[in-house]
Amino acid sequence: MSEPDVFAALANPTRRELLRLLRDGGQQPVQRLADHFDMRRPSLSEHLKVLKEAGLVVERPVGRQRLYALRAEPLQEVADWLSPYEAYWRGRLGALRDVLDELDDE
Amino acid sequence: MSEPDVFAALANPTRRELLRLLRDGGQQPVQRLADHFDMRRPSLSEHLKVLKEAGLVVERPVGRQRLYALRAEPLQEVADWLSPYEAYWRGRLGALRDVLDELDDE
DNA sequence: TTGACCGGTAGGAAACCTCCTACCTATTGT
DNA sequence: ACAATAGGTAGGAGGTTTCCTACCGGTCAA
Repeated sequence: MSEPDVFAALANPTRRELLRLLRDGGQQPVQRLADHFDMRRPSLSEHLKVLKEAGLVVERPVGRQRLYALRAEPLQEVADWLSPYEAYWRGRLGALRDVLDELDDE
Repeated sequence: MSEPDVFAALANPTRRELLRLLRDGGQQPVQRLADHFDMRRPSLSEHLKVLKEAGLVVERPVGRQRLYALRAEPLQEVADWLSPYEAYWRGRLGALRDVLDELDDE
């Protein structure tokens, strides 16, 4: 039994590529997604299951195929997590922090 | 030998918490970081190693301790990856896409 | 109804992750 | 010099991931 962990879902390059395909190509069946990978279809199904459990895709049956579609909302959690760091990598704060630390040393 | 995979480094909650501690508390030695976790120190050392290999922390020896500091730059990669999705979770584009897909079906 | 097709589940191998206990080196204070 | 402290490495147990090959049920077309 797995949890719905967005960060864990994004840790795998194949899953990130699946999300990109759904973003760029809109909803599509498994077979069309599978065309882009050098990987058997059942493995793709498992990756799609992980994405589904993380809430990053939704799936609806259409005839004998299943259309998968991107559901980007959970990515907000990642963006929220990231935002307090943004000031650091955009210079400024990191450098300020270093100065403060140096002062502490004395 | 591991690769420097930022996404994989962020997949673990302990490592995300380490980054937060370094962000909020500035550079600090391992022991001070370890105080926040119910986990043996060697395990923490391994998490710090993963973060270091991902470029997310830097380490410098000071006396018999080692000060770890946040290095946020690699997080830019995550932000860059995320940004094409932002329009989707902020409504609009997802809905537009759905309409286009419906039209395709006909 | 029978066959072809879509895609999921079962079960298993191999690699990898995450934790542990020991143990080691380096530095510091007495 | 010796003990105590900081923190890394080694090796291993147990769980999880990621892939595979079978196999199964549901849908469509002849």
